[in-house]
Amino acid sequence: MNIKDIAKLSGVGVSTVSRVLNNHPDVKKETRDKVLEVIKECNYVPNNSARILKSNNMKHIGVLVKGIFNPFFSEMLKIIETGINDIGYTMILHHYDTNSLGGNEGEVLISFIKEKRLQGVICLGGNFSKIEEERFEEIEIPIVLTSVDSHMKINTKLFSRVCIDNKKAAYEATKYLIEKGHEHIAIMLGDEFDAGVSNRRVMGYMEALDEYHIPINKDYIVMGGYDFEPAYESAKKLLTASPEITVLFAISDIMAIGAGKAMSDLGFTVGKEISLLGFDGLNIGKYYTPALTTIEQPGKQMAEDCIDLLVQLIEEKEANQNIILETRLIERKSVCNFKG
Amino acid sequence: MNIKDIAKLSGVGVSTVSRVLNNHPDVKKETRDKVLEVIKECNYVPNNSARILKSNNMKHIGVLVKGIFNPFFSEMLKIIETGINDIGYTMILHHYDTNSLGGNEGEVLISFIKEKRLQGVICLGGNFSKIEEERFEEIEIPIVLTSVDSHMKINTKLFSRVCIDNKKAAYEATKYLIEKGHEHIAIMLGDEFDAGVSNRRVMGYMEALDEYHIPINKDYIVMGGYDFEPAYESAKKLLTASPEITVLFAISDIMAIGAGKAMSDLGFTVGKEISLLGFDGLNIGKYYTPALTTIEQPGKQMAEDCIDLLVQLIEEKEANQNIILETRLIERKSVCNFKG
DNA sequence: TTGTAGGCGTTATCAG
DNA sequence: CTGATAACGCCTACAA
Repeated sequence: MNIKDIAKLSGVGVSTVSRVLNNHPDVKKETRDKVLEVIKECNYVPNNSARILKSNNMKHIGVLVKGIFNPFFSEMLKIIETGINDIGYTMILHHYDTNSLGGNEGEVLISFIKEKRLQGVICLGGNFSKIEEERFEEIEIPIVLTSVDSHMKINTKLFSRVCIDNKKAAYEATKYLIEKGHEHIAIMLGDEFDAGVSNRRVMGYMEALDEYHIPINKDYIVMGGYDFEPAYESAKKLLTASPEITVLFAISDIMAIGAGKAMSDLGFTVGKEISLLGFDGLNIGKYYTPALTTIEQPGKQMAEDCIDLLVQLIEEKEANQNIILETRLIERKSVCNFKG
Repeated sequence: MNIKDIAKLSGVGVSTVSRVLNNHPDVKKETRDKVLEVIKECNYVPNNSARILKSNNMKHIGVLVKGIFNPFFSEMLKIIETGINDIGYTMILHHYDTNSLGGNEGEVLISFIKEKRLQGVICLGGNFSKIEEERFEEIEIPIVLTSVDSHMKINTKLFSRVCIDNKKAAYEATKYLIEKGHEHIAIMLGDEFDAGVSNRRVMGYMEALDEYHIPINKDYIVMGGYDFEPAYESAKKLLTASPEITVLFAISDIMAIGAGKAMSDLGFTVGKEISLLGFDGLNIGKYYTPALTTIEQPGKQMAEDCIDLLVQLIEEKEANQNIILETRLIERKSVCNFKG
């Protein structure tokens, strides 16, 4: 069932059908109605591939997500999707995991753009630092990177970025813990190969420690795999091996919750005998017991800024930008003062 | 940069390039290498739309999700994606929310299939009971519905289904609570218009109450909007208005957690002075404090069954089926006996 | 206001 | 083994 069939059935030419389909004004009402009727009767749906193939301004914005199952991304995605629809574009979501390819996110990005004929892209997460400039240059549409590592050499000729200062956020978080009297401060990162975000945050952690002349203990730096289970296991091992630890700074709320369970299982009351600090500001933290103290990333704002910026870029009203947003410490119940 | 350019640059015909692209064996090694080199040099990526337009067995399986942000679906999705890749297909994810259309999921489904030229579809959630048989009949590819309401008139001529018995699960859950000595049992549903799952579960709840001659109190049936915040508000209102309630059965773990917060805020210790029962068996429940007693849906199994069934269907080795899987009560710490 | 025809980038068929 | 060429379904000049 294609446009030709519809044309035949309605007794008109294909272009008329096409015009009806695309809401062109220059079709007589009768003709339009007749065609519409046939379309409905046949449950005809135009073939998208052919459409895209033909015209190349389909008002599609691509969203490339690394690890869609990260709840922080999910929350941002909701806002991004709404935003894209609001400005009259269609969102095309594509997600990938690192293991599904040779860590070459640049290739994924380029394929995505070419395949889908996108007018712009937002990348959520991922590590594009290894992509050669040359490759970026060949991309002719605007790109906005968000939630990527902020230390990456930024070239606003090539792309825009909306992010937080990961190092600073972790630095301030650690400082906060130190000022609460803690000295044995452990940090839980994502995974070893996550060159981006984890790396920046551990730098901030170390800097704060340094500033207060607290020696850095390698044993206090552990990996939690960005999920409940590995975080739980990792925390259990950590706290058993180093019982002097009084606070754990987990680099994501999910890991914090996993680690919190390990703490209770080990007999500690979180927020009283041991402290726990998260990162992200997920909704769940508010409803967790004890309510999770955490570093909030301005997810909503980041999402909105991405859309706003991208539209400006697509309409060529604006040059590439590097937007850095502020994080915020949300004090709830999971961090207490160290009572020496 | 298209296949023609590559052909010209490599000094071969388009068909040869196409053959290289598709790993056809009948190309001389030298030729292949030369073409490959040019492709790499030009960073050429074939146009997917054209590809799809042309051939119509692209080994694409569509996954149509209602509310991708439901964590239970996220967990299933992980497994589905892996499964689809394992059998050599590509997953195309499409999600929608009810508000984005006139509640007409059938149309979404049909458009999705036609646009993407799918070989099979898995629908996660949604309500397809209103879709006319006629429309289903016009679909020529296998469809597997999962996590949909199980009371829907099933026609295995038209589609397959993998689900749980929602009514029975809720019945048994309620019975469990009654046998724990509870009499004032409240239930929190998703939303009023969710004709499917919520509806079936409340039926099970009422049936159990009936069986034990416990009167049904309309005030005990509330809506929690499937999210923390509304569940929290709703629970707070409920427990303030009806303080005699000793247990709340929330129809999703997320709502249970939201409601749990309301309970603590009201001064109750969950699992001691008041009980809380969830539904889904999300990972988070295990790490929640107190560990959440819940009805586990066999998400992994459901996902795997969907894939297995769909492959059989696509390869025409099997007829449509209606698979009903067992739920399981996971007793943790959030439900206690009623001490009259 | 409507119809005809060419082309978008691929793949498949069929000669060579 | 390789190359021309005809589809695939749609959109859009251009012509009527």
